[in-house]
Amino acid sequence: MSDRTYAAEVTVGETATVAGWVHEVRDLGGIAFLILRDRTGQLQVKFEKDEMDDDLVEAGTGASRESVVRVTGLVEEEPRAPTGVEVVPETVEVIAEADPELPLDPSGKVDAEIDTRLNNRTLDLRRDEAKAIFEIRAEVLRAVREAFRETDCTEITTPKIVATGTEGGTELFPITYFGEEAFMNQSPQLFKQLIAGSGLERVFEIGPIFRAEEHNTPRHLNEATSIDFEGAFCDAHDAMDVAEAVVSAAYEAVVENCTDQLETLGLDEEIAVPDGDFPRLTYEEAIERVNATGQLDEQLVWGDDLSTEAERALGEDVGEFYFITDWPSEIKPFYIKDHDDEPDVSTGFDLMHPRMELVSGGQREHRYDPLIEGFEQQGLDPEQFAYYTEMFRYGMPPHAGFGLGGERLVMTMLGLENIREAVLFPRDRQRLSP
RNA sequence: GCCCGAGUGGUGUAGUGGCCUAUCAUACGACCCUGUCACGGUCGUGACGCGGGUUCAAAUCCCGUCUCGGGCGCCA
Repeated sequence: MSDRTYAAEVTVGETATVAGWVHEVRDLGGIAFLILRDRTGQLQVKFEKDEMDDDLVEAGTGASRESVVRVTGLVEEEPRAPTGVEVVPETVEVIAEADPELPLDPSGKVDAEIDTRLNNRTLDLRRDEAKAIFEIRAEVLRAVREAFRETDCTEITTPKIVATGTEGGTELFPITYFGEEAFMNQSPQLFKQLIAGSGLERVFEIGPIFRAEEHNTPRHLNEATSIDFEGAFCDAHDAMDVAEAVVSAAYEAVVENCTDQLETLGLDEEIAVPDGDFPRLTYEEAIERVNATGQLDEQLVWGDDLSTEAERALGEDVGEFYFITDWPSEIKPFYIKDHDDEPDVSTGFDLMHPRMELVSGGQREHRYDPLIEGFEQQGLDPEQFAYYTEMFRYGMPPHAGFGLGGERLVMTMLGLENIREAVLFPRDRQRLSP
């Protein structure tokens, strides 16, 4: 198939072979048009019935929508054609016929619900809008990788089959590992810390995380893509600098390199690159600001977690990306370091998009004794985490990092209503296939 | 985990007890049409998630079940 030319790249005056899907056949009687679609766009093939072999006409106009066809013919300039050119076919070959009744309409004339779309993802992704999301997602991941490398990070991958969890709260998916109990990893947290303390010092990972929470919302997945950073000799503010740089880089790259996709999604005017300098509110300032909006029935007091309602009120009030820093120690996990002079206040931070939480991070507890105490306070047995805690006995530097939700980044960037739109084959409470 | 809502042709919908042998769009089938670009026109095929109940009468009300969507909690 090396002789194939993309629809958008045919040259007037030359004979070309194009291959793709039958987007539509418009039969006007004496003349018919087949609109062929491939990854680059659409191309019109013309059938003038009086001047062509009946078999050729039948092959072209008789093909059902979404059938795969290969067409060879002369490319002619034609102002009346949608793209200004059209193909006069010499041969038309139906490579793979499609059933006439499609489970969803790839031309986009009739909407389909998210469930129908996900059940028929291949067809769904023949639509430009759906395709654009994943082209943008790929660009986001590329830009994020580049941004991390620019801050001297090494890309790593850590195990997804693990013996213990990371944190108390989140549920784990249990699996059997050669007769032993094991789990799907909910976060690379402990592993990336171990590597921050290794000779690599500054690392990042983009990989799957698994969470067995039975939540049912448009912003949660049971398998998500986590973008993680961990750096030795970093404090919380250094980690926030990296988070800012990475998120900004993703926006810049998409605006720069995905103009067609943004236009397809109707976002070319709407998307704005953040200025890379996000406000950093302390937790205390944040709850005061929420209370000042007057949108909550009950005033928040120090120690409360931010409810979804509070997050929204604050997001609306701030109106841009912002950090919440210095969270109460007791609502942050054990591996987050407290301030030396204020043990009730942690170095934990969240990066918020006005719509939702995007990042969670902090400086880590690198001292052995307080770390062990932290495990015990959270009701965890340090013995079970010996593979982790032991390494803190051999020169663990101060370090900090964060985890960024990859799908949430794409979702908020593109204003998607449902996080499932940002995953090819999402795993949620009810969906295990495809 | 707690709570709410919805399931009608292939797809998306209208329909809150009789007017439903169920609306509309699109798709599908047939025919007509030589410049469509959401092509147009005529005709046609095709559906009330499943099981039980209430009622003279159920797509519509009730119970159960399955499936899906969403809110909260928790989080990325």
